[in-house]
Amino acid sequence: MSLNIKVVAKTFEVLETLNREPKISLKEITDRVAFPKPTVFRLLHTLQTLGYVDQDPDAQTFTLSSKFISFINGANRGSELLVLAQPYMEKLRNEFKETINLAKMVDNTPVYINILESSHSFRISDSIGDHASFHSTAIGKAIIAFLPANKLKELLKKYSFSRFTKKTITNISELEKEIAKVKKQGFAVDDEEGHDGVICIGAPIFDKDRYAFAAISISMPKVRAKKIILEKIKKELTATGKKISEELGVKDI
Amino acid sequence: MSLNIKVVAKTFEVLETLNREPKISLKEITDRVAFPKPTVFRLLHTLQTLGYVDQDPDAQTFTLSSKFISFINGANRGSELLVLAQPYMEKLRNEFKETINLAKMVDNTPVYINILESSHSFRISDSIGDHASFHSTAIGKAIIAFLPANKLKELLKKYSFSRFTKKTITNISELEKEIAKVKKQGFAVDDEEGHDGVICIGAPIFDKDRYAFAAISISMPKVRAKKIILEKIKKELTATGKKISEELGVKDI
DNA sequence: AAACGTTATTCCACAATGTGAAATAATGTA
DNA sequence: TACATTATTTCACATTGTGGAATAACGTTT
Repeated sequence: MSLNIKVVAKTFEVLETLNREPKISLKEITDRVAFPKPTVFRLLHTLQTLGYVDQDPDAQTFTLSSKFISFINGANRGSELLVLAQPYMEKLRNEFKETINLAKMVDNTPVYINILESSHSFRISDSIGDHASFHSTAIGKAIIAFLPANKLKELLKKYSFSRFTKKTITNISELEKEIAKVKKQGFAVDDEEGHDGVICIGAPIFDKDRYAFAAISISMPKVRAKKIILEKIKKELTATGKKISEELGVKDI
Repeated sequence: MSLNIKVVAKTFEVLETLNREPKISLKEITDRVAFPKPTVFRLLHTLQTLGYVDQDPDAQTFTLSSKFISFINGANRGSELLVLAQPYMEKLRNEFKETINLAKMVDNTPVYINILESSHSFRISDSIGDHASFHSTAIGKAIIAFLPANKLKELLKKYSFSRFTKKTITNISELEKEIAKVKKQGFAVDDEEGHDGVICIGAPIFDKDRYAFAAISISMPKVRAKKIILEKIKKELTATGKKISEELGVKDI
């Protein structure tokens, strides 16, 4: 009955709206959520008083406050995956000197939860908290290739393909071919599909049911990606994905 | 009257408790917050349903979920300070090849909101979301030295000094002397007070009232900190702090 | 500077929603 | 098997949150 508090759900709807589009007004928020203006007003007022939302006094516009940055701490320390993957990620970075990414499915979208940057001066990297796309990143492909069939289907149904480079996959049939390939190989490749001159290799991390719920990847400029190194990376990344899965409690992968 | 929704405040009390101590049980949370067990139970249940809290089914223990990591996105994009400081931070890192930190006061504690890591292999760095102490970091000192007198007093009243190295400042009178020095210089130094072998320089960022609400700092191994470089860093960091403040709308510093 | 449109804020009567003491179930421990 | 301890459910109650409508505060146009 009253086990789920409705105001709390409303609160987070407002916060998520604010996360999607920072710096919007009360009116704009109200247009996006389903409840009346005074309700949104009250929620924003409360969040502001508590310090979770900042208001630009001139533009009368709202934003998530830096207080949310503090929550990273607890979320990280509580994340078994993140804690467990850390040493593996460090090992990979030290070995290849390139950027290592860890992403996890959050609300049906891969979100970067950790990034160890390349020590090279020429680096390309996303930020923690960023979303990864399924069709243009190795980390995204590594995840969807090992999703339950029905979940994959559902995801692809309402998926829109933005083009980033001329190599970007932009339709379902191509992506499905790619998924089959990833499944067979055990790892995913993004060869200049997200950014020109950048190649990424990604490997899945499995849950108890043997479905991917996360992935690790390495990003590097293509000019540094010699064939022999690339082969080594593919092998080690896949092995690391398996090891992390095992440590998380998945046996015999 | 009902402008501030009480359930929302309670919700965030639970979340903050969970942030401070990840992996605690219903009982433990109830002990730390002021409201009865069924209320906490309901809040946790709701947060779990919404996906903001994860429960370890074995240990019956709760944690903030990775969903909070997504909020970084909106909080960052909405942060004028962060967006504005980014190019300055990049310039400093490119010039000195050392780790550049940006921290902001959140609930009377400096919180790292951005960190650009050194390109050197020997790197020492905190994580975004971490708290910085006032007495053992350059970034913390740079902030407290330029706080309103009454706020500073209040902060120091209930401040506890943990010792990290033999150079750590561990009492108020020493810290007050240090603060006076920082005020005079315009920048702060942490000379192996937080970590042995690590030196940091920090400079304040001011709000419209000319009080510090944030700071930038550079961290480096002492072995790389030649006197001439250090002098250059002090000058440039302080100048950068001023420039960022100006861009934020503070005139004539 | 007046009139208009738009968006933010306040009001308030109402009942739905959240409350929490107490009872019960589930779990772990001796 | 009995005993603690902690998690969950129940339920009668009123506090708390609700939202339509009114008002205020802007911003823009004429």
